[in-house]
Amino acid sequence: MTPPRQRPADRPSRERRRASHSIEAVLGAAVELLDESGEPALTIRGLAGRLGTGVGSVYWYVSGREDLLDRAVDHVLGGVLAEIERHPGTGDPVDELRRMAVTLFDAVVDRPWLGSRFMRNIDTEGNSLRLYEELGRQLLRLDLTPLQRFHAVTAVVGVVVSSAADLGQEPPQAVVDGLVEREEYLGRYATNWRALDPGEYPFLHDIVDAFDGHDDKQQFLAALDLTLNGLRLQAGQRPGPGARTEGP
Amino acid sequence: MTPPRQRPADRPSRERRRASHSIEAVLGAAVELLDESGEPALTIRGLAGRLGTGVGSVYWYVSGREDLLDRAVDHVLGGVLAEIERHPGTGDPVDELRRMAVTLFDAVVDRPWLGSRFMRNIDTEGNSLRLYEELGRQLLRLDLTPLQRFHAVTAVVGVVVSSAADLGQEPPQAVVDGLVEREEYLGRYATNWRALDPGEYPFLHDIVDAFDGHDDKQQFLAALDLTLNGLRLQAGQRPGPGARTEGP
DNA sequence: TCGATACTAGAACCACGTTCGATAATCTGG
DNA sequence: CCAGATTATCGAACGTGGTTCTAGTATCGA
Repeated sequence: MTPPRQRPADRPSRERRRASHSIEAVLGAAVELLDESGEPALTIRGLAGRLGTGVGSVYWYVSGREDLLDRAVDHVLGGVLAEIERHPGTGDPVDELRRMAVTLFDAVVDRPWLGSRFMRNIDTEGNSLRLYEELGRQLLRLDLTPLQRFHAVTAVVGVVVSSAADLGQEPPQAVVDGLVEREEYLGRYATNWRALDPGEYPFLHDIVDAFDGHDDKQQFLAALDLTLNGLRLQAGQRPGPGARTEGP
Repeated sequence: MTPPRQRPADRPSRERRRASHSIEAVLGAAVELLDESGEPALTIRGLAGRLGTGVGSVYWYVSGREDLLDRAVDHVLGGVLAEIERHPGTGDPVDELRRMAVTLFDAVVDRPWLGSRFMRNIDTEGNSLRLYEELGRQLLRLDLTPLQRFHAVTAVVGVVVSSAADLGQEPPQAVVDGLVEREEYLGRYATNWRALDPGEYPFLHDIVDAFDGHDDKQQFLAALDLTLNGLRLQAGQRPGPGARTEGP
């Protein structure tokens, strides 16, 4: 069978003869662009421009924009993985899992463009898959069924992903341009909510003050701990932080 | 101050004189396109074509593609909200919350293009905000601080969002075209995983069988129940399904 | 009847992803 | 050292899509 289309982008892996460019250079520049101005700012032309080359050259190294994005994600995930693997990981499994999830979250805060892509390619070998394995490995030390373990990792990754999806949504252009303070932008939520009829929106009025000074990380940790406490409960452990301590 | 740009799309709300088109017609057609072929299939030109009109007319009703997408989401969310509000909601608060989350999830299964957009616009009045309120209202009946309530709703919404992000990622074109079975496509994960070195990937080998026959809904419910059990624990309630039953 | 408003329509502009063929640099075998 | 093959570079050109603009048509109030 003929392959669907030629992909010269598969292996420029051998020693390059004339390495004026390289896959590393391409990925590096791509990450720079992403870091500077977010996902939509990564265009093939812009990337070629930064590399001082033509668009055709970029296509020699990657098969398209989607591929480029995937590789850029994998590229930075390498660093996260190293960070996670630095520690021994001998403590309580759930605590370890928590630490890893937090590390992952911090990486997404630094690079919101990781968005919800960063755990998408777990079908083939790559840093996403290794990360997934690393997270799950902690669960092997818990008394759970494989299905429960699978669900647990999914759940924990899900907490990070949903936070990432939050962080990843580009703020309005006015905020990026600095015309409007981020504080003011977020404060608008609270202002709008307070203007609503309390009879119709009792919950929003209940939480509006808590929301007004909200902190993304705290929010993430709260969600994570709910899940982890559910997990501890499932594994027959004592609950961790955030659970009610006083007895019945 | 002059407004940033004129937006005639703000209020075609008064009685239209010649309603050959209407905002309802536009949104209806948009939802049709989205349902048929997913988000990328919704183009302004395509939409205009379906409506038998020009692109300019579309821009009369919406201010751009982003706005169109937001309105389409809000449009279908109206149905979900009605579904959720149909029931009385007098039972256990966490059970009610669970029921709502499941309803929301089911809607996303039906329309994967809701993706992770469907809870994005909670700054202004709209069905997203009402949904958010509806979910949170259940928590008013629990003994929690407002901050805890805020975090809890975020967490529950997060579970739905991350599942939605999973469902929303378009399968490869070959699957859409029916050239490759969805079963086979998913089975590839398991096949690849089994080919990995068990020493390096012990976790993947542990769960691969569980993963192979995995069901999206089951997966969602598992994550949801972990979170909800964490919440019950926080509120001083007895745990629900999925928690270990035998006492110490 | 006349102007104003609401709405239709599509040409035109621009940015982008992608393809393609021409070309050059480098390697390999002889 | 010389061909031919391989590896890599480059930008013109194509198609698609979002958005803007301008010209036009219908409907209403006065």
